[in-house]
Amino acid sequence: MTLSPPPLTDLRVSTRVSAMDESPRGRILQAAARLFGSRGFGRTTVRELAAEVGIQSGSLFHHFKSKDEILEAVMVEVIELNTGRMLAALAHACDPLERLRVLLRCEINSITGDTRRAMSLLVNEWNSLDAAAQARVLVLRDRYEKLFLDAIADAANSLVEVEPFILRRLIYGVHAGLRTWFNPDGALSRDDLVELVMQLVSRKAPS
Amino acid sequence: MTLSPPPLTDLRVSTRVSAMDESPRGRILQAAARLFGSRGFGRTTVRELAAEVGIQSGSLFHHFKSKDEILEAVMVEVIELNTGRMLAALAHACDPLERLRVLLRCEINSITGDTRRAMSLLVNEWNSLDAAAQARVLVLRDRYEKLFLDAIADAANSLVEVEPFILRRLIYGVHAGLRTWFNPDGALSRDDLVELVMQLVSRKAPS
Amino acid sequence: MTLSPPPLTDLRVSTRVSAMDESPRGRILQAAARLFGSRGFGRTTVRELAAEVGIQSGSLFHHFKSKDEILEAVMVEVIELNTGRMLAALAHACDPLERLRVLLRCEINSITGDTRRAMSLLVNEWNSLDAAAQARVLVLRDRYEKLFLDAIADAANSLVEVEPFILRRLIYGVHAGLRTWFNPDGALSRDDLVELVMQLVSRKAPS
Amino acid sequence: MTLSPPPLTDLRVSTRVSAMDESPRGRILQAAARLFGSRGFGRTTVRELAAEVGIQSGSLFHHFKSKDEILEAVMVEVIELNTGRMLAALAHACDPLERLRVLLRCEINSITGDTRRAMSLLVNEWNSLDAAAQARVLVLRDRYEKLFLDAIADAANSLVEVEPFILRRLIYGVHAGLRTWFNPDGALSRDDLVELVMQLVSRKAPS
DNA sequence: TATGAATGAGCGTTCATTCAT
DNA sequence: AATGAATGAACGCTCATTCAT
Repeated sequence: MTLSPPPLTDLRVSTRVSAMDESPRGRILQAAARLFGSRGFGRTTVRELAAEVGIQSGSLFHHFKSKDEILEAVMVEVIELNTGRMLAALAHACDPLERLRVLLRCEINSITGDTRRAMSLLVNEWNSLDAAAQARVLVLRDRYEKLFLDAIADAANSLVEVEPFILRRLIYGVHAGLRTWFNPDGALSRDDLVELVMQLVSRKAPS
Repeated sequence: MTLSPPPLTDLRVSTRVSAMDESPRGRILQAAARLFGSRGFGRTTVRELAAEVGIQSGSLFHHFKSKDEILEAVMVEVIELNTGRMLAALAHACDPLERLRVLLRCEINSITGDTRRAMSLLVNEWNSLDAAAQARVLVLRDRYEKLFLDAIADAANSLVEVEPFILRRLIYGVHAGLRTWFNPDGALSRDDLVELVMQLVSRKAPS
Repeated sequence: MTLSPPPLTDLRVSTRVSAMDESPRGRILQAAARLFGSRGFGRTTVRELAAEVGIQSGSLFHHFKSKDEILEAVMVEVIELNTGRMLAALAHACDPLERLRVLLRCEINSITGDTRRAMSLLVNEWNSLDAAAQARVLVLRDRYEKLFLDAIADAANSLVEVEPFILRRLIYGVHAGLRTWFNPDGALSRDDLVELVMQLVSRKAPS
Repeated sequence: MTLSPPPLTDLRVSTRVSAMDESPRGRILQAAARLFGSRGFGRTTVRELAAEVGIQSGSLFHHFKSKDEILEAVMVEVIELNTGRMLAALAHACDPLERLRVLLRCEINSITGDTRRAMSLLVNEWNSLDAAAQARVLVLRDRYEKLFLDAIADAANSLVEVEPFILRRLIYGVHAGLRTWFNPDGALSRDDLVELVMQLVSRKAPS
């Protein structure tokens, strides 16, 4: 691991970050992540969303064609942001286990950190998306998931013996569950959590 | 292990089963679990629910005061049913690891089996409940969770070193995640899954 | 012209009349004909329509699935009512010219009389109907128009020499125009009008 | 009929033509006639209209105070254009029947030709105009109608015996109806139609 | 002139709930 | 218990119009 190349991925990250910036569109997406994530998509009215942004409800529809489109956009932004962050973090990791660790850290951060509300939408409000939108978002999710599947496959020798797909689902279950109980100010830090999950999925020494 | 005494817990189970029986109330709860679980609470109308039962929407309100109350009742029933099943299953297990294994099997069955839709409501529609109802259901959930916490504490020597509360949350995350991908007709059986989770949470042999 | 048979058609007429009776549905249709006809379909709100009936706007939707469906129902009712009236009137007319005269009288009555507002919708609001509804109503209009086309064909020898289809369109244009200027209390009676139109379309004596 | 004097009426025509020219205002009026005529006034949005012109919706309001004013302007333009055309055509006709024939030809052309959509607005969207605008347009319509009334009065001896006002309404009904069925590429030409209407309104030879 | 974001009143429609029968 | 018509508040969304730039 000599000179890492000027990371293109960083550019992508900053691009994606700007999509939820202080522009009207960005402020709507931020408010939407906040409200959809806490109240739920169906229980958030466009009037509440507009009020949170500080505009009238009708004005939302200059920026998005429908409430559904706002949900889709939040999902797209958060996947792309976090995919970008994972790619950026992977650029500095070579060892297979280290690469997996990096991904765990990124996902735990994304689920318990600044993007936690938007990330939870991907699970909780998946059914609020119509089939066409699901298909579009799925393309991005697959790209995101592939990073995990590849890292798991590369580290397979060191991990519990089970198909990468299944191991990934187990890990994701653990991570997704964090949302409801993990307290970043508690005794267990995010890094502790990363190591704990690494320990769970590591191959047990032969007894 | 032939003659086990007629277990008290079985009575509880049969009591709870009868609560979703062929009475009007029971048929409403079954339909509600089916519809709320597949469409979501907010996207299910009382008319749809009534149609599923074969009555008029107004008639629902002779059995329940509100749509919310139906959701709460489904949650109560499914927790009590599955708590009962766990108690019944524990009656035949003595070894700490075996007791944990029994609970894992019960929970995996409940999440991927006949009560899967009602179980998913506990996660997905928790926010559809008002604070008072949440408090009431929480009492029952705590009783359910205590079975796990006690079993984990009893088996602590054999398990990965982490507080029981946290280990329980990790296990629950894995289980809850099953709902979205586990296929009972696939290569991985429910029993395989039990053993896999047992393996994940088992203490690593000292290396 | 002996004994005309007991006219079945009269039964049909009374059936159709009852469709715009004092039932909730009938009162909605009457109010819709009145409001859609005077303000236009697009400029009539469901709240105005409901207020005219004396109910809340939401209650309209127990009787009709949509505002569009109300428009379609008005059109269907008025065509069926007037087709029934024409059939009933034809039952007493044998002479070809007399049969045509009967139809003219019926149509002039329908356009300037009690059904005048609903009849005008068939022209003015045709485009407010979606394609499927247009197709359904068109079946009924064709049945109505066929009465005219047949009568014109039967009387062709006595009429101006032009295809029945075209002559019918000319007559209909004259009739449809009445809506905007004909005053039943004016110097020209409806019967005068019938004779005037008969005169227009009669074959000119060879010069 | 070679050297006709430079007719004053031609100037008026060209004046009116230029009002729907390639200026922004003219292009808006042309687009409005097209869209209001095909979709209806109420179903055409100012955004659609602006898009048709190639500007933003807000920009329309630099040229017209309101959407209503655009409708009124289209009506004014089309009446003045067609009044001008009739005056121009009358300049070459002396015989009373020929003068009537000329007017029929003009009106049939206007209703089935290039101004057909704008002409239809005068009927279909009359109620979209408020009372003040109706009064203003009515002044122009009266001038237009007077050409017909005078021609009918002058030819009264040759026509069916009925008040000019009523005969004019009958003729107008026939003409207005053309919009929905006349096909200029069909077997019946516009000139055939003129002769047919002339025949309808001609006095029957005494029998 | 032209833009385009914003407005805000109003639209058709939905739906949990009520209640006279 | 059951019905089903009615309620009425709220919903997502539309759109003519305004106005700072």
